[in-house]
Amino acid sequence: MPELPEVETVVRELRGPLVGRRITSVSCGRKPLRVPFARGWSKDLVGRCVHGIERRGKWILVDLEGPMLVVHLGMTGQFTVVPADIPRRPHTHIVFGLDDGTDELRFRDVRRFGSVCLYPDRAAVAARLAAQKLGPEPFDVAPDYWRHAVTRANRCLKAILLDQRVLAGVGNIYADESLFESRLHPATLGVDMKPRHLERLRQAIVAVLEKAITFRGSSIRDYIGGSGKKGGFQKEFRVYGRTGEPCLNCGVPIVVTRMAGRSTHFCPRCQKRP
DNA sequence: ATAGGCGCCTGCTGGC
DNA sequence: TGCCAGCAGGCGCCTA
Repeated sequence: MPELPEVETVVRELRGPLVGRRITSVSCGRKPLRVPFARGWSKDLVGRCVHGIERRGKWILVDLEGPMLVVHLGMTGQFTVVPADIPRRPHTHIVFGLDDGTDELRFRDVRRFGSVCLYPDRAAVAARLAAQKLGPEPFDVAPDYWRHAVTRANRCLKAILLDQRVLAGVGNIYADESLFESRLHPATLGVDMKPRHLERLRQAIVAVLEKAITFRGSSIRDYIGGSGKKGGFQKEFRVYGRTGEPCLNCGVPIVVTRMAGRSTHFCPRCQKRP
């Protein structure tokens, strides 16, 4: 679910209510997340103060003045600060009590594809992200890197955009939306990309992600921001989930196919192969 | 190097 | 009305 714009929204909305506050308690549910809780980890968290919260790709990094909490929302993760007297909904797996006990930081995840891990310091987090070869943020991609990363790949653009080693943060929705925006067919091979196509695609990705952030991300079913409110970009989709509906540019019905293992939506008239 | 399939989970929808 | 296959914003592992 949550891709870069959704994770960015969560981070921005958690910053106000979270930074400067102290963790006073941690309680975990019985069912494990994708990564099981480390034994005794709550002992290392209690008493820590939240110094900052940032995003890297689809990862949330909570700086606890040294140690860092690294959170991934998977498909259905929710990370919110709420008054402690609001009942905990089912599938709430971790609850962090905050200073005087009036508020709680809650991690909820229906499908449990998400993860919450504690790292001893920033260097350990950097090593973890480097180990999985997490690529650059889409907003500051060096032109040489971009050209090389795309044109060296003998695979389709859809697969390239979903690969977190190429760009960090793009997922299924924004891959489809960016490809439509750049008028490129998702099956176009990276090796076939000309300089003008590369630049068009890069700019489209940035534009789509920035617009989605201003709408606070896309809520299809589970996603909510850090404040608990839904996003609004789902109303702005040009192709994603619009199968059979007319292309907003040319009127031809949007089609869906399977590519790189994911549903892939595009306009068969507007998106030609180079 | 890349594609494709599966598994991890739960909930919802559409078709019969 | 009821049941069940299929599908869903992700990712990592395996095989060919």
